[in-house]
Amino acid sequence: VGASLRDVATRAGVSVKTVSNVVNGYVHVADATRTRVQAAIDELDYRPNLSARSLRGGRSGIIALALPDLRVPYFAELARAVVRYAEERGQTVLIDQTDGERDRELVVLAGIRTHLIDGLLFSPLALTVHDMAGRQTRTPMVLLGERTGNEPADHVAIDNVAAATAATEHLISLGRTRIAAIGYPRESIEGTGWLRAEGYEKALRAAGLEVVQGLQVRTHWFTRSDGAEAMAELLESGLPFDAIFCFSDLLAVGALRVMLERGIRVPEDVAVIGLDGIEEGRYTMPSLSTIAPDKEAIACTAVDLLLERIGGYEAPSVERVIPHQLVVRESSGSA
Amino acid sequence: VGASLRDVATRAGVSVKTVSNVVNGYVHVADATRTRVQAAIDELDYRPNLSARSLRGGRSGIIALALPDLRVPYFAELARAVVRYAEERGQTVLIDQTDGERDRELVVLAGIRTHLIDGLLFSPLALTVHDMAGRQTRTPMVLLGERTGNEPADHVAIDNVAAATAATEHLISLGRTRIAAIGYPRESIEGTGWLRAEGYEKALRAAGLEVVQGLQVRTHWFTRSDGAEAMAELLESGLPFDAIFCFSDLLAVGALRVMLERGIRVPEDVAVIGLDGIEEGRYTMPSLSTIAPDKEAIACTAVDLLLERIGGYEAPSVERVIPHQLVVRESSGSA
DNA sequence: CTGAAAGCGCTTACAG
DNA sequence: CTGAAAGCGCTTACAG
Repeated sequence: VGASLRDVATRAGVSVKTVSNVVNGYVHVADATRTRVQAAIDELDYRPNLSARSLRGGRSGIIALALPDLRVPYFAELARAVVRYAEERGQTVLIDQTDGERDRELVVLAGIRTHLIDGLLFSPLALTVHDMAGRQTRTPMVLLGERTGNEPADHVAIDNVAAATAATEHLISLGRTRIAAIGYPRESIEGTGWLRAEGYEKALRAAGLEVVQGLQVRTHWFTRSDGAEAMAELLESGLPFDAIFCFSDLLAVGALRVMLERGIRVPEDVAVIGLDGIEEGRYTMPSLSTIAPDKEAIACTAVDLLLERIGGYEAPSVERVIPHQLVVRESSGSA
Repeated sequence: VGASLRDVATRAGVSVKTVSNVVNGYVHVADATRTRVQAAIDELDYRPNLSARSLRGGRSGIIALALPDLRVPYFAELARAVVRYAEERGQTVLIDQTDGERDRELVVLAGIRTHLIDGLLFSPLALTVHDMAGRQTRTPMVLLGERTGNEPADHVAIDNVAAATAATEHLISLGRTRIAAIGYPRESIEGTGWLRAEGYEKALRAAGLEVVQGLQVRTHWFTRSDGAEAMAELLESGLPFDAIFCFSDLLAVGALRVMLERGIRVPEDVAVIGLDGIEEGRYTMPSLSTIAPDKEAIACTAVDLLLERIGGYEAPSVERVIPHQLVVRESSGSA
């Protein structure tokens, strides 16, 4: 068992309040007292009991990060950044995985472990705007990576439509005219998939290119195997195409693999671009062009915003748009 | 602010103790009482305050998972499994990243957030056996992925020597005789790198093959770029080789990329195998053979063991060896 | 600049 | 089977 504030107080010959003042770095403590107390703290190897502090003060210093799956590199990289920056701000991050299942996302939304977490960073996949609006809990929440434009909650994300437009425009700038898209949602729910589809179609129209329905391939998730399946499907359709915009880098990894297996040359025959900017894309063969969201900025902005809310910042829902960047690699390089 | 036990008690017309009994599922509560209390709980949307429970009972239901970096797929996949299984066992996981830096690992070892976490799952990289032995805290701890054979702590890991031997034997079984190894530690600290080196050399000797120092390439970490650099270095050495055992899959990803760039055929010219069994290896070109630890088993075994310790299980340090499996893919397939 | 006291919400012996 | 009371370790007004 560790030492308590009282133990330290006794040893230093001061009151509990004074020890608390020292521990919490208050200014109005005489230097001599501070030194004495600090010595007692060191000798007893005192560590504050966070549960007690949380019970009393209502703050735990813990925030939850709820995301679909850590195995998805984009989320792992994002989680990395969140955990890192939160630590810098003195917060600890607890992870929840929902697998993108609506039921589990609803549980997160309803607020598990309230009283223990100060706030929630949430990257939902299946939740609708209607679900969000029904939220009861008052635990501060910031949404990540969603931006359908009308969530009744704070959110931090890239402009998905603009990002998808940029990806498509890049392929167009290469002179490609039959540009396929992999990652259309299978079900008609809201979400980033539709926003990316919107950006894709917008860019095609702006360039006077036809939007061909057969070149829009649906997938269930954004995984490598989804990408591989979608690619096989696209090839089976027999429709000609000279470029592909994959709604995620992982989809692109799967698609690349299938093309290489079948002797399709990338980028000569087909130029490819993804979206996510994951590290893995630097090492595929060929390396993968992508639209890279500034994940560090997403993480920092979200944590900062959440801490403001936890601190009592009152204002209508806030939206912070994070920049993204076109990264041209071999899969769409000049060939 | 939410309802407290007392609020529920008042509403249900019973004592706080009775509500507590219902909440915690004790048996000796009259059915009528239980029903009444449950109704009050539902009406008030009561949720237990975990901080209070933790302060009083000494248990928080939170365990920490400390690992180097979530961006490394192996750790992300492991974290995924830990978070998932911990949830199944009613525990929440909080993540610490050390970047494999000894100073930060020492902080983890010394016990941050004691009083808040019930136990620690720790995958250290730079810590020595000596560091471990000096640990003061009594928070239960289970080590992951380390197994130098003499930690003064519980650990759960594959048999690294055997895994490396299996990888090397596989290459030997292909008829390869000049087998390089990428991933020798740069500094002479303990750790899995040396265990894998040991397994590699053991297999060579057992097969009567020469252990060639020039074919042992050192790296700083186990990343893709480390693998690429090591590969370039190996090629520059001019030494002939017909196979490579990479101490991690990520190293192999980097090495593969460099070989393909230079027109070296895998597996025809050089057979390659990694170690880690990450998902990414299914999609490289060619797909990557590997030794795959059973990550689910590591996660479950570790969480179970930790919970036993938290529950008061007293015994000398325990070691649980988890199975690994040879997965043959294109990079070492029959060509 | 420092102290004495109340109370955050829960669980746990102790009674009955 | 249920109740009244103490106390986990901390912070926060309130005094002085």
